[in-house]
Amino acid sequence: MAEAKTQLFDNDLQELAQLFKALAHPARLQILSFLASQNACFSGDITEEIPLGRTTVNQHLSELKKVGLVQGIVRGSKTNYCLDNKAIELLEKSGIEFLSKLNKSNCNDC
Amino acid sequence: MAEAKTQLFDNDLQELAQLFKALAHPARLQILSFLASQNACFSGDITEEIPLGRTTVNQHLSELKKVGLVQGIVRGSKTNYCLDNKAIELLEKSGIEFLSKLNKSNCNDC
DNA sequence: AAAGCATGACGTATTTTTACGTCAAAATTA
DNA sequence: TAATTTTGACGTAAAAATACGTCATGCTTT
Repeated sequence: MAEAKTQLFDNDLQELAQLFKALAHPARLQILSFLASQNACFSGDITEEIPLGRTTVNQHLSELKKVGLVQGIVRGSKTNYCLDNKAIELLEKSGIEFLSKLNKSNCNDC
Repeated sequence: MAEAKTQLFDNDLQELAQLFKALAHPARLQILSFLASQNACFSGDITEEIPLGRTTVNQHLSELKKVGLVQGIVRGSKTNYCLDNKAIELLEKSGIEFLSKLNKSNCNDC
């Protein structure tokens, strides 16, 4: 019964646009940058780095997670976030200056 | 007298986010793709390629122009659009599969 | 000059995104 | 066990993006 809503665009285009959308906010870029420079990556630490409220930062984290750029696992009462494979690959391959300058790091906890 | 509205984010981050935002819509990616494959690039031709109304496509073109990915010059009653340097550079350097697969072309009219 | 195209500007309804407050749950600490 | 922390879920107001219709302008054709 679900509407078969006609696809206007190619799937690849749509997916790529989705990825770019995730990168299209300075807070999210800053989060990626921070995660790339850190091994430990508590949710709380990230919050302190970003000039926005905690819940907003959390929301941005969710979006990064949704497109597979970031990964988060629960450790007791805290949550550890780190770059997911997709992000690391992107950082490595991308010719985009900002991204490639980031150090890719492996979270030693994820 | 203008409010000195405090900057929340670094300028570079903001600018890069702006660029990604321009890439964050399938229609705009398709426009870039089309322009990259064409030498001639009438506004009208583009409109026919994209499954959206004319004015909407025009709006997307404006956004691409705003961030310097696309360039348009008036030729009589028509307007020629083509990739701007920024886009060509991006296509060349980017490790992002979709982008680097596009052929960069020079509009022979711009 | 008149009629017909191609474009861009402008206004606008709808949908998304953004930012944040409040709540509830799970885990730590006291 | 009670108080505190840390976090995610949910709701929501405000701002931005999206898609289009309409109008005006400036070329082309006729």
